[in-house]
Amino acid sequence: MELPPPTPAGSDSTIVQPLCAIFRRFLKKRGLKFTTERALILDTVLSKEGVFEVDQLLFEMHEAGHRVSKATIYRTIKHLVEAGIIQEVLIDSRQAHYQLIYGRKPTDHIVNVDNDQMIEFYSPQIAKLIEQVCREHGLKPVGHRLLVYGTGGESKA
Amino acid sequence: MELPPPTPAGSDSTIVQPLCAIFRRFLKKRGLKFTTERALILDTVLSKEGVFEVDQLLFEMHEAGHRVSKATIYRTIKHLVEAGIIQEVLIDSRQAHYQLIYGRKPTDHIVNVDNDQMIEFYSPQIAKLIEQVCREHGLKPVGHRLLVYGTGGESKA
DNA sequence: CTTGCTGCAAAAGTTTTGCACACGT
DNA sequence: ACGTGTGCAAAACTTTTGCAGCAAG
Repeated sequence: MELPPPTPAGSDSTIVQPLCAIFRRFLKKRGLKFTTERALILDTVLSKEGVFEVDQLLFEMHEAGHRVSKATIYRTIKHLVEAGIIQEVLIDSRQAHYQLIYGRKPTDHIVNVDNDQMIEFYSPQIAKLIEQVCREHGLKPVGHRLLVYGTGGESKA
Repeated sequence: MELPPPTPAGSDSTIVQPLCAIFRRFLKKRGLKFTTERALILDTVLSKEGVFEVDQLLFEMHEAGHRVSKATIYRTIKHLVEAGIIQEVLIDSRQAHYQLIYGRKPTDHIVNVDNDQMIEFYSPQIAKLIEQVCREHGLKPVGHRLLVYGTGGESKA
């Protein structure tokens, strides 16, 4: 599945500093270390608007001449999720996909099944209904994943 | 992730015959064959209310003394999806999950993150809004996957 | 210095594929 | 008979893990 990020803004450098600090604080609180590799991975994650995969991070970092191992990326990704900086997105079951969530509105996705392009959207109305349904079933809503499949539209691929 | 199917009805034998015929017709239309193994796999799928994994099918069939290989199950699953009889459900990214959809209302899921129990639900209102959003983005809606995470409730695990 | 981190390579887990033989139509 | 399916084992692929050396606090 191709994942061209149709996200609005470019790399928002105003968020880089805070997130770096936030991640550092998170690590310190757990007695973990803020290493060069972790900083590089966070940088790369921030440069990727939209959804990304571990593969892509690895590739981009190697392109940029940064020697970071797959294992370290996987290990760091877990911490970034724990820290609430990124989130797993369920897109297909053969590979994990992630997206930046810190400082962003929760995002859902529409996939154009004709060309696998993804569109991000956010509907407070849908979110509200989802939370309501969850409560009706006796649970406190803590999040959701929504993927909509669509077809047609202008053939823009 | 544990997947105890909280689906209402028991194995609805009234649907078994039609589905068998439907699958057979689907295969014939494509020049494919309706083999013993495919019939057995369909039977097993129909016996599983709620979400299931390939592992489970394999295990159950072997329990029942049916000698079917993993490879055949994977190959048949693909045809069942193509035939519109089952559907992939996005639950986690390490294993594919499927559910029967033929003759059933589209189903979404709530996961209790405390005990991994799953609740099925269907909200026409949410479905309608989702379709609307899709159209607003210029695409014709053809389906969606929704997974809601909830916590708390009665500790019933 | 102490403790956690990295890279490597091997392991683990799911899904796919090549091939020789078997079966449905 | 023909063309497709099956089982097996190996391959492909993503993710995890063990370990020896390294680096951050």
